[in-house]
Amino acid sequence: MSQPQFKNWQAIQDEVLRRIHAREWPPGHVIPGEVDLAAEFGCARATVNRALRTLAEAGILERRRKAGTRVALHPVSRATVDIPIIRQEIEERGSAYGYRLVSRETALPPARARIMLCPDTPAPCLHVRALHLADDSAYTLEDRWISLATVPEAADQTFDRISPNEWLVTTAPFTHGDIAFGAAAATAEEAGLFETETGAPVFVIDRTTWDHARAITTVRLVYAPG
Amino acid sequence: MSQPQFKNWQAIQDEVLRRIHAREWPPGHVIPGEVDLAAEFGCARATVNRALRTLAEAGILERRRKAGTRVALHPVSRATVDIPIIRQEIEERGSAYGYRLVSRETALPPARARIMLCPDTPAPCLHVRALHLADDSAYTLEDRWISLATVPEAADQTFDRISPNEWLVTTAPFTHGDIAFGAAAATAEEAGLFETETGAPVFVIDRTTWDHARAITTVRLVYAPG
DNA sequence: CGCGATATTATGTATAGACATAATAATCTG
DNA sequence: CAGATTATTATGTCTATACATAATATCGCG
Repeated sequence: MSQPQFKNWQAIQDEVLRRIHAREWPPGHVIPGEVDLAAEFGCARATVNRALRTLAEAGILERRRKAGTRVALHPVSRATVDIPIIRQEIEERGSAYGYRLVSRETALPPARARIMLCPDTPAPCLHVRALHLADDSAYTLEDRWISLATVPEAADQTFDRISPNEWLVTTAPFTHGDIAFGAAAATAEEAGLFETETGAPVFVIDRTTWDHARAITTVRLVYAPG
Repeated sequence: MSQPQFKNWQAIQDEVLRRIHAREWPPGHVIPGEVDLAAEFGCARATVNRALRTLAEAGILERRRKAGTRVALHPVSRATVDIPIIRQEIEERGSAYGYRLVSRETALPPARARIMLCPDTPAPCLHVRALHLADDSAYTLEDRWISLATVPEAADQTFDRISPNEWLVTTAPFTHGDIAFGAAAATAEEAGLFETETGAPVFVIDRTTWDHARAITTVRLVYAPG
C-alpha cells in the first residue's frame, strides 16, 4: 500500500484530490492524520502538512486541531480576483489614461457610507468624485468617501492631478477589505458622462478597506457599459 | 541590529510589511536575501521563507530564483471571492430554495460559447437553461453550455430535478476556471421571469471551467435585481 | 566582440525532530 | 449527574541541514 513514493507536496496534493474526486473520501469524511499519510506516502509530515494546508486555503479541506482534517461539505470554488489601480487597468487594455476631478468636498457621509466609515459617531469625511478616462472617453466614475479620522493627510490633497484611488494605495495601505459587485441603472449624470441613456445598465463595484479596525475609505466604482 | 527576536513567521511578515509601508523598502526595491533576514531576525531561513512566500502569494512581493525578492511595483490588491453553489447561496440568505428547468437541448453552441468550449472544431454541446428560485421568486437564470466531449455523462441527465450547477460540481471537478462580472439589460424573457421591465439592469456572471486543458462548461448567470 | 559553456547564487523544497496550541475526551469532584 | 479539571491528540509551527532548480554572471574560445 505504500509504494510509489510521492516525493513532493504537489504530488501528494494531486493524490488527495484524486481520492476526493473518486469519492474514496466523500464530502464530510475525516481523512487520516498527517502522520498516517506521511507513513503511507513515504515522506515527512511537513510535506503532507504543506499539501493539506494549501488545499485547506483553497477551501477543499477543513482542518481543526485535534478534530482532524475533513473534506469540505460544500464545495465552494474560491477564485482570486486581482484588483489593479484603475490607471493600470486602463493602460493594460492598451488605452491612453486620462483623469478628471469632478467634485471634492468635506461633508457628513450619507447613511450607507457612514455605516462603513464611522458606525459609532458621525464624523466629517472627504467626499471625492473623479472620472477615469480611457482614450478620452469615460471609463469609470469613482465616488469615494475617505475617513479623515484615519487618513488626516487626505485633507491636504487636492486630487486634481492624482486620483484618490492611486493616492490611497501608495499612502494608506490597508490590512483587509470588503468587496461587492452588482448592476445598477445609470443616473442622469452618469448617463451624460458615459454618453449613454439614463437607466442604461452599468456595472458597479462597492469596496471598503480597513487598516486593522479603522475604516479607511469606501468607494463605489461605476463602469461604463462594455 | 538584531534585537527583538522575531519568533514566528507572522511577526516577520508584519515587520516586512511595516518596512514596505514605511518606505524603507520602496516599490521595486530588492530586499535582502532569506539568509540575511534570518540572521537579522534571529530565526531559521524556513521561517523567513514562509513569511515572504505568503506575501508573494498575496501579490505584495515578487520573487524569482537567483534574482531575489523585490517589492511589487504595482500594488494590486488580490481579493478572494467564494463562489458557492447557487442552492447554498440562496439558503444562506435564509430563503427557501426552488428550481425549475426551462429548456434542455443538444445543439451547436453559438460563437461566444464555442470559442470557450471547442475552439478547434465545432462540436454538439448540451444547452441547459434553468431557473433558481428564492422563496418562489426568480433569483438567478442559469444559461449553460456543457461540452459533451469532456462530460459525456451529461447527455444522460435530464436536469429536471437537480440543476446543472449542482450536478457538475459533484460530477465533473475542475482544475481551473475563468470568471468575469458585468451588467446587462434584461431581455424580454428575463424581465418576465424576474417580474421586472425589459431593459432593467441585471447583474451577470460569465464563468468557464476546465479540467486541465479540456473545457467542461461555460455558463452565464443572470441575477434578478437586488 | 559575440556566443555558448560553466559557475554562482537565491529561492524552492524535503527531512527529522521538537515544542506549542487548541480542541476534544476522559476523569475527578461536589 | 452536572460541571470543572486534566489528559490526550491532531494540527501548527520552528529549527537545522541538505539538496534541487532556475536564472543570472562569468569565463573561455573562436
